[in-house]
Amino acid sequence: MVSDGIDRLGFLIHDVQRLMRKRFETRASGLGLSSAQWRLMVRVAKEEGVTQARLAELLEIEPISVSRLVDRMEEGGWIERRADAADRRVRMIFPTAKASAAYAEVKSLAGEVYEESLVGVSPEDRRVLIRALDAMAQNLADGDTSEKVEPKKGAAA
Amino acid sequence: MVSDGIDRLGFLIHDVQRLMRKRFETRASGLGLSSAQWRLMVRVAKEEGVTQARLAELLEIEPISVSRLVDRMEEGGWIERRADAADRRVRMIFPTAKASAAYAEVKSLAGEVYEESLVGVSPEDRRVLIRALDAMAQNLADGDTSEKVEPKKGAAA
DNA sequence: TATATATAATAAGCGTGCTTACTATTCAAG
DNA sequence: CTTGAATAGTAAGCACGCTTATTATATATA
Repeated sequence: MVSDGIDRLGFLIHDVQRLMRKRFETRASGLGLSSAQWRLMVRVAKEEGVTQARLAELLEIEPISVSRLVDRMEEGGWIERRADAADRRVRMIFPTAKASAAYAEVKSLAGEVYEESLVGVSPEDRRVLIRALDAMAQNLADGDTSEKVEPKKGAAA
Repeated sequence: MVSDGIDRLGFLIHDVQRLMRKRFETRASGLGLSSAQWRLMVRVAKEEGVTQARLAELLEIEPISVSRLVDRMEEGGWIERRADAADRRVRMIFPTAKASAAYAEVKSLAGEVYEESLVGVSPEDRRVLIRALDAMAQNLADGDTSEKVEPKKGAAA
């Protein structure tokens, strides 16, 4: 079972993700943009005026995580919060001019990191890789059947 | 170039890593063992008495990160620090009986998560996946040749 | 011996995720 | 209108990574 290396899958994924993030952030450090902030920026660029709650859904992180991420990005001048006239609970998120200006640059920068990581991997293997990762993401998102499906409310525990 | 999906590579890796870690930690939550702690435990099991500095090398994290991880694992009763008679600077790390007892169980638990994530992926594609991830980890670890970019004031801020 | 450098571990404080708990607001029922 | 549930966002505090700086010890060298 050592030959297929499946037993190292978790470690491998972990390492690749960490190294890729690290390299991206080294490159983007001149801009002061982290990879988490970049992920959020991509969503905001595609859907200007999106609410924080919707961002939490899209990014699959908790609303509080969005809240604090948006705090720092607002401080950094990447996005701005605007009130919604119709619903005073919500904050709509818009990219700033600075964000729009940097978008293409950061995107190509991310592309460079992807290419560098894939040196020596054939086009065919790249397709298999993406397909396999897609399947894994799907499997892991779906098979969330272990527990915690029903959000119980008022009741105890 | 949308067809190959390379432009989603970073997001995919990120998602898979996050979902895999989440699922593992849900399963292992009964034991009170996080995935970071599990990674460290594997190393300690293979090399009892390893120093913290060596663990930092092996895990490719900073010594301070090891220090705090070891703090919590010591509190959790997974490992113990012992002084080295020859060099009073070092702390040698040993697994406790509790760790040794749980090792096989957690390992098979991790294996289950890997298998679940790979449902529908053919044996051949799994081999390609592992090979590609290995190559990526290698590329990202090696080509660490880029210098840090100076923070620009003009475009940013 | 005395000093300088290197190494092992830790401290302080930050970023990004989490859980739990809270406020403000909206909406549904009465 | 009043009450109660749901929703949007935030606060507090923890885990685990980081950078930078400090302490203790070991080792090399003048």
